[in-house]
Amino acid sequence: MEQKNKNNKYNLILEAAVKVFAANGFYNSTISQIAKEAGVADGTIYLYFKSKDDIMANFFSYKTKQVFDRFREVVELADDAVEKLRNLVRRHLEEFQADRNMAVVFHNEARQFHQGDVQISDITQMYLDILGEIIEKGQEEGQMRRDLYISLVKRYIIGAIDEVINTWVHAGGKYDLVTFTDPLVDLFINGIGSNINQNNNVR
Amino acid sequence: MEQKNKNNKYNLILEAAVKVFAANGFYNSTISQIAKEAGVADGTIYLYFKSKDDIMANFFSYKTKQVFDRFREVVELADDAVEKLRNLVRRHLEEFQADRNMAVVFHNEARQFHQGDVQISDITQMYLDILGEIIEKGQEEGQMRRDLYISLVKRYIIGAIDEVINTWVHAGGKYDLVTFTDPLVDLFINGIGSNINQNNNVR
Amino acid sequence: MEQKNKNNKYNLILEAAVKVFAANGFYNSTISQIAKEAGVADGTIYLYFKSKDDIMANFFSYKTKQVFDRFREVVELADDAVEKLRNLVRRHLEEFQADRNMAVVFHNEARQFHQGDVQISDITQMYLDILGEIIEKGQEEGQMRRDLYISLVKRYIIGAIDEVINTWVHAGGKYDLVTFTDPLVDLFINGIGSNINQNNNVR
Amino acid sequence: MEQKNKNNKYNLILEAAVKVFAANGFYNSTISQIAKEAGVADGTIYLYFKSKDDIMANFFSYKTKQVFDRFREVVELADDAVEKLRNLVRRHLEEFQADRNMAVVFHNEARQFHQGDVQISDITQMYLDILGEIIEKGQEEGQMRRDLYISLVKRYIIGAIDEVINTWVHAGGKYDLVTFTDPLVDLFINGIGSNINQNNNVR
DNA sequence: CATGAATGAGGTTTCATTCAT
DNA sequence: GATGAATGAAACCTCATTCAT
Repeated sequence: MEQKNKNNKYNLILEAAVKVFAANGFYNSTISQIAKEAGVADGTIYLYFKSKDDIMANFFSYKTKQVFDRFREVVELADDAVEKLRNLVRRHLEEFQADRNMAVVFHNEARQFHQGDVQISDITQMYLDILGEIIEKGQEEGQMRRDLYISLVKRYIIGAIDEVINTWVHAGGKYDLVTFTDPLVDLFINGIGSNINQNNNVR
Repeated sequence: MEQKNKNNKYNLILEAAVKVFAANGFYNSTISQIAKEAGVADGTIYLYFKSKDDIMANFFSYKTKQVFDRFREVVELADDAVEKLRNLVRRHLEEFQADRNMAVVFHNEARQFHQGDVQISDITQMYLDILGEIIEKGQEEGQMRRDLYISLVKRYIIGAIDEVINTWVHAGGKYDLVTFTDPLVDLFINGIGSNINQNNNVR
Repeated sequence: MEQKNKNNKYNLILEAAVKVFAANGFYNSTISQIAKEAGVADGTIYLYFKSKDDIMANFFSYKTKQVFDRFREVVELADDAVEKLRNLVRRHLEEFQADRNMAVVFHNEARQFHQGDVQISDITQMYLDILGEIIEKGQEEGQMRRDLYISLVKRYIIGAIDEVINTWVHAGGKYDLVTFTDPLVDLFINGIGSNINQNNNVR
Repeated sequence: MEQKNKNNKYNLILEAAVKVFAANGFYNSTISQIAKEAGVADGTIYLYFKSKDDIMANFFSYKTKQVFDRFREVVELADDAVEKLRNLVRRHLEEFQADRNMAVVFHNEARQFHQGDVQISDITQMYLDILGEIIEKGQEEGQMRRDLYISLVKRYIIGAIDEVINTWVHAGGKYDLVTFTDPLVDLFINGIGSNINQNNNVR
């Protein structure tokens, strides 16, 4: 039960921190604000986290990672590569829409925050790996072109999703994000070109 | 000449600041570090900038903007929409490769930094506008599909480019970024799908 | 007890500040000096006061005001107007003699310091009010002339007392200030003129 | 002519400084503000004054002193002591009314500013001396009481005048100050007591 | 475990003063 | 003499972190 309590307070503080970070950014947030938001004393935070940086590190290690971990589940539910990609994109948009504070912090702070460069790289790497597997499968099964620069394709997909979420975040999260699943996947698969010039645009 | 001198020191400090920001991030950089890097006294910085924030604001207002302003030139050099897009992407990668510190700061800090939200939005908006024009032209001329969700397409393109640069930045800028121009444009135009499933992937 | 502690440190810092201000003047005093004098860390001061200015504001709001508040008590102890005036003057001189640092700061800084002009005006106004009441009573009872320009009389009395204290302060507080009570009141009541020219000096 | 020019600029800067000090107080005024007000470069000020403090010192040494020096003239014009006092008070009010900036600075800063305690003491001492002479003459001639504590009487007069000016300054200098000459002198000579209790109020 | 008062290092910013032009 | 860009010392204030209770 103690463990449970500890866990509860750990999560309580982490959620509070994410909320405060989302509102003010990491560097403009204070331990006092987080403590107040969590309803605990300033000092209590140091019973669960080593430092302010460590809160952020934990956000990436646990909170964010736990979300990303669930991505693989839906990928496995689909049979073909395109559906796997579609499931991945949908789940990604769903999760970020469901926890806007997380989305804000992830988007605003991920590029800033390096602590041994571990946490964020881990998450990104995992994401890249899933994408790599999907693409390879798509190539094997003929759904995807074989002449792809795979590491570029991964970035291309991640970047587009990321920017769509980013726009949504900055718009205040007012519209439905999941709606963009199919249009996005369509762009990934078909691009924006008309059929006519399919075969003559790469020199 | 006075004007020149003034300009020189303004630029001297701005370059120094960008270098320091690129190395440590905005919040972990100090005025003293910037002054040292610029070879001036701390107080001198305040003759050219109102505050530390103002340095960043100027980075976005002048330095970055000046780079982005040059994008339109190359877009106009091309005749058809796909070539315009290709020129835009190439110039984008060229400019960011040519000034890695700028690339780092722009990529790491843009989402953090808001000062009336003006500068960065301005730049992004300008970029979005150029993309919008290119896509519309492509649609008119038949190079691009007419069933596009244009505001999404813009994000899709920006996001992909951004992520490619981001990866390059985090890799230490070691490889040639401009190489990615054609593969990227190919992905934008054709997507990753093989011809077989071109027409049945949107439900 | 917590309240007591808090109060203690608030007063501790306020006393230290008054001492430092008395020695160097407000603008030549530093937070560090005050902290050292109070035996606390610099930062501790900001747990009790919002800013350096706020220390001064509190000096006027609480410390000085509390002294002046006690003036009314002795005024009420006397029956006739002249005795009321005498009690007021005596108490004034007593209080300022008892707390020379307060006297110094009040005399040196009051005219400098404005923060919404509230505190000092309040004190002065209170003093003016008491004087006004005394004079009116004196007129009703026949102890004081009826042809007085009352608002001028108030200034005349305050100014004289103030200057007597000021001289004492600048002399290093070495002599007994309270001694001047009766001579001062005598001057207020009788002026410096001999009886001979009592009635022909105002044209 | 150089000497003339120098003098001109000396006075130009001194006037500008007094204006700026009157508006903001000594410590909240900057050399730049004074330079701007005087229409000269910051550095130029240091050709005429050793330091910021030295400007203030010169204000007391020359500007203020020159005003006070003129007091003696009018004192000598009168024949009897009461008229001398009246002339002194009138001239005092006239001069301060004529140069409100000077009045403001003198009143607000004199108690703050000590530089070897020379200048201000000099002025005050001169004023005290004049008063002393007047009172002694008044006693000799029978216009003033012989049982006066002279050093106290001096303070009593200075303080009252000072406070009347102070009130005028804080009211924005809106009313005519010289009007108070006669009422003030009347108070000095006759006090506020009615004839009835002239001889029994000192124990 | 929890608290929150206290700490003090360190940052930004101001501004009197200097000095090369 | 006059300038004003440059200097850098020094001040105020914040806030992550500690630790006695």
